[in-house]
Amino acid sequence: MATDPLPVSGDSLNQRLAEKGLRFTSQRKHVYEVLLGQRDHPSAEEVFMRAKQSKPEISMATVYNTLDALVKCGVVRQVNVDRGATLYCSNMNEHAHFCCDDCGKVFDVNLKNSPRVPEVDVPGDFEVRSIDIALHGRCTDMCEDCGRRKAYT
Amino acid sequence: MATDPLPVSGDSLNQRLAEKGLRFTSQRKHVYEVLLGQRDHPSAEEVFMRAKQSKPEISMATVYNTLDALVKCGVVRQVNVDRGATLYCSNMNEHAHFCCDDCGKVFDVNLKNSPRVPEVDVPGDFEVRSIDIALHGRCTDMCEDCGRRKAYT
DNA sequence: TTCTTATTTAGAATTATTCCAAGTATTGAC
DNA sequence: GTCAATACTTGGAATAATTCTAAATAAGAA
Repeated sequence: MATDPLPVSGDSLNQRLAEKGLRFTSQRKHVYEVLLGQRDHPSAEEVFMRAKQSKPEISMATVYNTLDALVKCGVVRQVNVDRGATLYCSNMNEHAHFCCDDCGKVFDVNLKNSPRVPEVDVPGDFEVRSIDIALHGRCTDMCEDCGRRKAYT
Repeated sequence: MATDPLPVSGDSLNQRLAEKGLRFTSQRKHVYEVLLGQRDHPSAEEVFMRAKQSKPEISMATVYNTLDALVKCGVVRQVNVDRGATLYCSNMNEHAHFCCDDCGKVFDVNLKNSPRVPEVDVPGDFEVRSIDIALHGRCTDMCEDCGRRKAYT
């Protein structure tokens, strides 16, 4: 029962929300569009700033509430890579996250054999709903900030 | 070049720290012992409270500094599962973390085929140093707090 | 349209983490 | 062992991240 990997929009988002007993509001629609508009890994604060550009009345509390709603109805994922703010990812295809410990940037990376529940030795009394895989290390060529190459001693 | 999965102690911790140019202090030794003494997944705050019991002078700033040092020298792992505080894990054997979305508790679970770098489609310009796998869902029998069984609609 | 109830809002409150400056302890050299 | 250099510790202030609150508003069902 995999989540639809394609970006959900309009009516579709409405349905997804409804399935979870959540209402379809202009704020939720807007925040979701903001996330789809730039498919990186923004923090709630960053989402807030982007959302305000075209909807200045939106509040931070609503952004948090909305992100929770979008996560709950499965169109957005939460990404926790370090002690900093939680990030959000609108790519619902199965993938892992690579986090550069130098620059902090997060990239989506594909899995060759995507680890699923059966590959994990889960006791019978755990019910697994999702798996998050985070790789840590450093990026070099792709990330302009990482030319510096911190010493990894 | 896997990290020694056995708890490191005494001289051994000293060496590990020295390898990274970090000093061996009574606080670091103490915090590490505290972590080994109860092998669950405490937050920095929790570590602080436990550490204070036998070393009341220790400060929160030192706990954070020490946890960073222990992570840096590879005897402790950081665990980021949600928006809450970062947790710490002194089990350096390869394993994943199961996080119960009901009660928030974190359990170690073994991996059948531990996903390693080659199993991930990492572009050549990423250098992977570690992989964190977090499972989300709910625990039932094992977790006394979860008898309630929140509705997962 | 009306009712019920979820959602939004601004701002206060909390929680989590980092920063700071001064004192202290560890390490390496002698 | 002593000394110097410097990393570490400390308490508290400062900042960042997230949650809470109470009143106003809007969505969805009837």
